[in-house]
Amino acid sequence: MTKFRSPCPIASALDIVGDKWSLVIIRSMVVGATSYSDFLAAPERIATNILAERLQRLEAAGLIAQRRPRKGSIRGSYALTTKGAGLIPVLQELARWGQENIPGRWTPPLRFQDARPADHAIGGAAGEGLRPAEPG
Amino acid sequence: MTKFRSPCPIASALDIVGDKWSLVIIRSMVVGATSYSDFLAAPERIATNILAERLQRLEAAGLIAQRRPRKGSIRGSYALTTKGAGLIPVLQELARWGQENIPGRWTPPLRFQDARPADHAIGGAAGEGLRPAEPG
DNA sequence: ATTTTGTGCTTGCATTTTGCAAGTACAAAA
DNA sequence: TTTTGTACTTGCAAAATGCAAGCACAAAAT
Repeated sequence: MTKFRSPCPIASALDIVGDKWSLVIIRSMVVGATSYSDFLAAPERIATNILAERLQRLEAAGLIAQRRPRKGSIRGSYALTTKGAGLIPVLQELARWGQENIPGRWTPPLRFQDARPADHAIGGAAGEGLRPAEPG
Repeated sequence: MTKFRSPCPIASALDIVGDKWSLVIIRSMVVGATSYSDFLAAPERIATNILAERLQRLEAAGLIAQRRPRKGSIRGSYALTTKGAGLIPVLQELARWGQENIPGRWTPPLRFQDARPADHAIGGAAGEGLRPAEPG
């Protein structure tokens, strides 16, 4: 289990995903990465040992899940859980801040900007497409 | 200067504030901390060498500024710059996620939940009090 | 059927970051 | 003119990260 520095929700959230790589991995998942090699292909060049360890930790923390492959086939693919997808608004705010305050940053793809937690969590509304914000 | 892992705005934002302590320090400032000893008094118990180094880095990165004391008096106090205050929405999303997903977290004070970047940046609308969101 | 390729890791060791305890500088208060 | 408080610095231990290489195992190629 993670040990928390304090009962502060911010400090505690950072105790779970506040290392150098966790949020970068989750970002990759939001834009479509599902396999080990997908994560390695990201431009930040994470080391293989760290990726493997981080995937384990994120799974243990319940932020991602490995979809077990259909009987007797290849390895599973990774997907965000509801808990993990709940971090999408954090990533979107970080992206906004980065774009506004650091010159030369990429503009994230629309599927990132428009991402909603409910559309990314396993068991979520996959395949429903984007709707306008619900009134009320 | 900070070296960036990639031109991704998320990864780059994390290259600036993605260490274990920077966002915790900024959080303390949002809820009122302005001095070295204020930061040390936070429940997370940051080590003094790390605090000193982090304050320097945050100042060098333009996220905080030391207000020079009135002529010939004590040391200056720290305040968020516009750039630093721009991270407030990131902190608020982290706090929301922490509260929703980690049992037993504190509820942040109202002055944190209602904080707006413009009210915290130096040169911002200090002393104006909270207004409802502007229409349009 | 047996090399070859691709994917998903593990291992060993160097480097960097963080943590802990103690000490220092310097102004204000006693 | 000691004492106190604030703001650090220093030295060393521990943990996290980075790098290069190797390994297992399945699928594809020969």
